Amino acid sequence: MFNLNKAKEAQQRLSNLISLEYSGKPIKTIGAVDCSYDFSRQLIAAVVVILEINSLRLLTEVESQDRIPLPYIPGFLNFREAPVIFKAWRKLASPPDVLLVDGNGIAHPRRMGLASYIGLLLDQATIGCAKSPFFPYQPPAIERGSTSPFYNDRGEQVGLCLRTRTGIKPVFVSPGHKMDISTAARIVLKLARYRLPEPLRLAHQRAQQVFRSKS
DNA sequence: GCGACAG
DNA sequence: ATCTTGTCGC
Repeated sequence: MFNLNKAKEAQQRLSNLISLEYSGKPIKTIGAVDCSYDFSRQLIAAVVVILEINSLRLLTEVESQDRIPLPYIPGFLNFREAPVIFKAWRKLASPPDVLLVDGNGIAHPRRMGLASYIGLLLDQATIGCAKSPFFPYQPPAIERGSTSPFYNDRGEQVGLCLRTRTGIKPVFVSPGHKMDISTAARIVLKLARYRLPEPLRLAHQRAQQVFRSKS
């Protein structure tokens, strides 16, 4: 069964393997992943979508389901959502150049948020784009594109608070794996027409549909 | 001991 | 995450 201390040790050990450098390869395809739940049946679903970076045209979509493996424990979302995400990932013919994840990357108590965990185990460039942070932050200026750095409890910068829409609550961008802070923020801003980047909005919408037989 | 705490 | 449509405001 799940052991909190073992889990912490694993996260800390894995965090040393994270790369904060992007290959520099031009990005042609962008992926996004999100999960949804059916608590009445204890099921979790993961959807991965891949879009063409400029046209935002949907190229691929895969989905998988599983029993919910663990209750939600702050700081351990990776052990809850990664398994079903890996299951869906195996259905992909080819991976995207970069994968967006709904959650944090290195902006995590042990620098091992869901985005970093997924990126590391899949050897995939990932970006964490969270709707709320683990750490305190200073709100960026009100205009779209404004940013403010935020730090973990050790004083290390772990991401950028990014205003993707003027006057709207910012998002919290942090590298997952094979990614750097500024490139991550640049990509998220480029893809954001609304608060969240389009690929994540699509993945979220599709994940929701899984447990809703209607339209 | 108490409150915080991605989704 | 999820329960849930319309409504008010930029």
